[in-house]
Amino acid sequence: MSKGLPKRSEDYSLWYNELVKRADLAENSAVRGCMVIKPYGYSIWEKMQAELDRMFKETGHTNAYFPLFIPKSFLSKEASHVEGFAKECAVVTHYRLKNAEDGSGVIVDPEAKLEEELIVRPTSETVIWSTYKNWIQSYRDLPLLVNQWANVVRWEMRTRLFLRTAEFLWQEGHTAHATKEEAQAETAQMLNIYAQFAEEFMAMPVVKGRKTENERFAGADDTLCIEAMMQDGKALQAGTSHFLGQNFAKAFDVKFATKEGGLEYVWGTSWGVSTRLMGALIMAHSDDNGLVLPPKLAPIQVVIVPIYKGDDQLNAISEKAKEIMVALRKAGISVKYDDRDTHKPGWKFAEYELKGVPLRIGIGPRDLENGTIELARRDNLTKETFDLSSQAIEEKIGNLLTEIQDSIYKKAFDFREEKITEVNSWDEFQTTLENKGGFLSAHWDGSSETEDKIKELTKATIRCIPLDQKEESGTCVFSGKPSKGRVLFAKAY
RNA sequence: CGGGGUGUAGCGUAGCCCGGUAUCGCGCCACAUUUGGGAUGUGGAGGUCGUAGGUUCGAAUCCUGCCACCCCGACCA
Repeated sequence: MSKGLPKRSEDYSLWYNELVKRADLAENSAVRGCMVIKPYGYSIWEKMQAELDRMFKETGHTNAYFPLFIPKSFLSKEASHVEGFAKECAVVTHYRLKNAEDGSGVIVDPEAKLEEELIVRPTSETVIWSTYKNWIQSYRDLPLLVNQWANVVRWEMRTRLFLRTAEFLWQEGHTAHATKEEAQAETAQMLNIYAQFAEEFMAMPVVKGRKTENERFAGADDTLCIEAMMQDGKALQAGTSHFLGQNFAKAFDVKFATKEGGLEYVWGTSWGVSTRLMGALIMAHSDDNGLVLPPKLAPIQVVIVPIYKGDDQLNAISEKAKEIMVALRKAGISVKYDDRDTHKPGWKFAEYELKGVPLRIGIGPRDLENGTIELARRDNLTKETFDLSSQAIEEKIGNLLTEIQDSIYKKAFDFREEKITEVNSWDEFQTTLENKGGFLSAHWDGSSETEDKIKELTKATIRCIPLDQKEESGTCVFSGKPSKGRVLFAKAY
């Protein structure tokens, strides 16, 4: 393994691919398009899950689990939904294998063809709504607020670790409500939770917005999203929340008796974030030395590396290190003491930098003498000597972790702000997209035709109509037709 | 799925045009000296050259099929 990582400035996607592999986050598997999420990568995902799960439960949702397989007939019940997913579904056609007669191995038993083929879920609206039909009879059964953590399969042509894989992990919330307003409020609430999670935990600023008709989820009346800006100037959709109207209720005949004695279709929402967030996290903060993790999601927040000659020194240092470790753990900070003597300190420094551990404590003989430790920050690569008698260690480290969390958010925020450009002419649109990238805030006439045409010409799409869009009359950057406000265009992942 | 490229030890590669059983670096193992930013030396282990056929006395090398991966398009969270 060569030492350095490729440079972002030279080959961004190579940098990303190498970083994912070298930081032990994930690797390609024996199965095309599917990845193995390695223990270190998975522990970051677990931290994300834990926070999101807590937030879902705090807002009244409970977890459940629905089947991986969906009868083919279910998928076709909602017309636009099936159209949206048909091209990327894996299909189970048989249920048995047998030994080949020529001894060449196992073959699919042609006798064991399924009556009705099963689709490996690309998303679960259909199975879930077919179940909700039985769960919902009265307004008293509403709202129904369910989430599931699951894997889904979308047979993608081109895959990239975390960003787009044939199988990925996600959570999908599926709720049912008595009124349109309540379902819309739920859609907005969950979007806000995603935005809060992204900003507070991932330290990644996002734009909250609404998808255009072209980009909307198949089967939804309205799709809200959070969009993030990556370091190469491309946008990444980090989460979506859909208002499903009564589309699935009608498709699966889910009605409820109202308080007034009427019978009405329920209103639905669905919302999800996936392991794609891992890709967003990596691309939002990391640098040419490796991963940079926000303390709130780092599996290891602090690593202690001893610098020593001989067992006597190591023993003395270990004693100090363990003392510090106990104090930090008591304060809820996750610490690893790396006293392996199979690797030298310099090697460990580079290794933990690659893996994005936010803080490193170095303790050597000089420190023991002086009652100090060396503190090195991953985010800005600065070091300081800390006098242990000046302040409680857990307080010092706690403050530093908070500061790092804030600091990487601010850095990402400033970067994102710098990458939003208001453009007012087609010429400016093209030049900016070409030379600077990022979000282009531009007037749009509201038509799908214009959106398609712009995509065809520049590969940029409308990432969203920001929820905080200012009313401002102008003319469409492409067609010159009147427009009521600016939308965000960008090239996207 | 279209166009281009690649596949040789755990990883990265040379060799392929011009056929003769495989090069180098990292990593791994042992020992010694080292340890405040990826240590050094000496010795050692490890390869059905993606896979299945074909041509040939002989194939990593030439030919054909298949598979996987990468880049560029169409599709997508």
